[in-house]
Amino acid sequence: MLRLDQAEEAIREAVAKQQTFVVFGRCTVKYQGRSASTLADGERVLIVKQDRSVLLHRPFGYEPVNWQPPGCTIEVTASGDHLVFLAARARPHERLAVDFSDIKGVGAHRLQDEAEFSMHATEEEMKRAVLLHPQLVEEGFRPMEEERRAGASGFIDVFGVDAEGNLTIVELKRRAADRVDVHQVEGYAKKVQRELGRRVRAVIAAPSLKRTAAPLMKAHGVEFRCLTPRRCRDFLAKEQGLDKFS
Amino acid sequence: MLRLDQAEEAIREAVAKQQTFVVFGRCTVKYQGRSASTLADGERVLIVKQDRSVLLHRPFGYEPVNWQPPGCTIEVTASGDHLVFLAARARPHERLAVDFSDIKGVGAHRLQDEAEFSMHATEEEMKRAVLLHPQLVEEGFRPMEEERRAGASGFIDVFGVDAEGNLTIVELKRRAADRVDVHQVEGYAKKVQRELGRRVRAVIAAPSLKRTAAPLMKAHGVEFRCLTPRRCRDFLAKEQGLDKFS
DNA sequence: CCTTCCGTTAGGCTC
DNA sequence: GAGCCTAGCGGAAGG
Repeated sequence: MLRLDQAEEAIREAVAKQQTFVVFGRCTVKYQGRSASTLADGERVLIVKQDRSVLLHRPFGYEPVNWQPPGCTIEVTASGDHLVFLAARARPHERLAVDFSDIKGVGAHRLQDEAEFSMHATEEEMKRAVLLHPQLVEEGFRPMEEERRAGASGFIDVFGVDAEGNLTIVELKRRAADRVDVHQVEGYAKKVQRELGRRVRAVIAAPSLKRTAAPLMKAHGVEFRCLTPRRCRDFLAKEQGLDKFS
Repeated sequence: MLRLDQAEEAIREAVAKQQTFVVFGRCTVKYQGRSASTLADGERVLIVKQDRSVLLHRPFGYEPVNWQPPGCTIEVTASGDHLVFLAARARPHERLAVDFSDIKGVGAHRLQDEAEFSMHATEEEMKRAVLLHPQLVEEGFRPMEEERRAGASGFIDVFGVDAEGNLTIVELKRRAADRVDVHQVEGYAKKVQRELGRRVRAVIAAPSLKRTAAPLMKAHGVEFRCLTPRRCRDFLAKEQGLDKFS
């Protein structure tokens, strides 16, 4: 438990120094902007980052109950025995007000973090793997371009030629393929077929197929190849191993 | 700056007491599960909630760089001059490891928060408003069912009859309607038309129309009505005002 | 359990 | 800047 004037001082200092800070306290919350919300009295954690993004977290749940994206304007006002924290931005016009009646603790630190974040086992990595090791799709497959625009919207993941010389479109998914994916790749295939006047094979390469997608694939002549992010990663690791000796 | 053994003690106590706690510190991070990621050395905030959801935040950006949903298993291990925080869950199998080399601060509090959160100006509220005040769509409009399944996927927001007795489908959007929305409502209209063998009007009620959606609406005979969440809210407020006297 | 859709989606990319 | 797509999307509702 902190005296409100001490908390106010700590928060003002953290804002001035552009530190990342958290406030544990009892509050009510109002938000108005693209939508609008109210939150009655309760104890939460407020987090403010160095880029002035704001998060208000309840003591449960993955998601913040209220927030403000980076770059908002912050204002702190003491009014009697309350401390009001205001985060606003202009476009779109949004306003988040946290009204503290009691503050349990404040922690503030200037954080240094220039490190690179790298995500693996993404669709992007699967694509890299297939381009370097086309046999992951099937023996004799040869990719032609990394990506090919398929009409107004959407891109083809991998476009190439199979062992028999057929044009082949490959759609990669890191998770089980569903009906939407089937429609998508079928649409691409149709478009390219019209453009080039040749038959085009459509292949979905994914770890599995959702139950409801299987009949649709059959109906539209779309083919399925089992390919997991894990297998792609293993092939890429092999590649890196070879790089060491090159 | 905190001695690691003190930090360890504080964290263990917070975990044991099921408090909500934050850790400011220098760390590296690894995640493996549905996807996989690594994050090199830098200073961040770790947040652990009472339901054992875990968030790791960098000092910038709205989103956590890594996380774990509620209910994961937490383990803390001291190894030499490092403190390793581990959050794992079984299904799907996911593992998040935060390896602290330095801890700047720990804050922990048991938070009490049973308050109700209420969100306004949602699509749901617009629907309520239209059902109670159909003139928001147009004079003489009469809704028939709140929702109607439109084939295998998708629901019609409001289905009714206009002043001339025409079947009318209304699609509500709380934000500017785009081309996807036009395709969606047009698909619903076609389906119902086929089913009932009668012409069906398709209407999108939204605050505005994206530039690229306008020609598409004209082409497919979909109509536009300007309707804002704000206006809906005003009508609902009027309703509540009347309720006071009933 | 699976499937579907909404979100103050956020974030990234292209035009 | 507007439009478009993806996500470890999360969350809710329905079957």
